[in-house]
Amino acid sequence: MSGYAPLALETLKQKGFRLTRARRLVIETLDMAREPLSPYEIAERLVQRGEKVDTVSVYRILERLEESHLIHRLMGSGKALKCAIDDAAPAHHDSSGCHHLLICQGCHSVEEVACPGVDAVSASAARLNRFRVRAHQMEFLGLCAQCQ
Amino acid sequence: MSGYAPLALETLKQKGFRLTRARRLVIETLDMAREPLSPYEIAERLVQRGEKVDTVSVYRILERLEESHLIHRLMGSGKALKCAIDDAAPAHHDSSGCHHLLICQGCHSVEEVACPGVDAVSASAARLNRFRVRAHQMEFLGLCAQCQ
DNA sequence: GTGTTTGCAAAGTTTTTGCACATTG
DNA sequence: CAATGTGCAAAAACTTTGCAAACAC
Repeated sequence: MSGYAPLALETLKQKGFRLTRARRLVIETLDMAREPLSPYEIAERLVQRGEKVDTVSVYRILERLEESHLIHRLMGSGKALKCAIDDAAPAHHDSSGCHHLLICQGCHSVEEVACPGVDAVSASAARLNRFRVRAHQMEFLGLCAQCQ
Repeated sequence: MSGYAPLALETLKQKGFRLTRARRLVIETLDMAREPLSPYEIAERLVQRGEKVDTVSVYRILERLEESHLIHRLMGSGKALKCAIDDAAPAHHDSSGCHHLLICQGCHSVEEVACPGVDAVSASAARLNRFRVRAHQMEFLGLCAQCQ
């Protein structure tokens, strides 16, 4: 029970999007999940709960959520994960679309991470290559505390 | 004309893989491309050159090339990109599967990057979360020098 | 010749598109 | 009621599998 769902709905409303049954259900599903879910998996979980949202709609809803920065999508799989928007430090959520995730290869859990120093890396890479960085995505694969 | 193709073929041979027409053609295609290519795209380009390699074979060949560290595959799309194995500093190619790419949202070109400082970031993230990092993947999205 | 590699056929999975209908504000 | 969003049908795109034939060594 985080404050994720209400906050997410509020954000959508503020952006001028409508609050629909389908969106509520997808957001709830993401909120309850501890691991990232594909559109298919989300639709499937809803069926198991007795609800039904078309897979196509889930795709479209995830697009909205992503553009509203309410979810992350894993680079490798495209699976969706709720942003930890109610977590302590808002520092990791700059406007540059900065994603830093610790992905456990044991239990497939995913944690968001504060990444001190990334900006320096980004800046130096940019300087060396005259590259204007708009966003960066970073994923660490390994084993979490429990799985080691 | 880099020395990529001959080097790649040599590497395959050393690993005990056979040097076939299909492998030569896929390697050549990757060598000539300036942007990453999907298996489909590789097969298509070959058709346009009057050659033909089945898409299924391209998939299998890319697997070999990847396990031989001769290509990178983009996390987001799975597209393949030749490793810049003949580039100046071999420093960016450590054994931890470290990929640092500058992906231009203008021309879709991709450049490999030396990322001084990433190890520190990785280490600090790991320390904070008691996470054992096995590999990290990092992609910078933005605009290259020409596209700015 | 022998074991690897390829091509083909086919099926499975994931994603996209178009449009009529339903719903939200 | 007007605009947005959903469901359905269908197609398109992508990926995998199994096996017989072809090829490299």
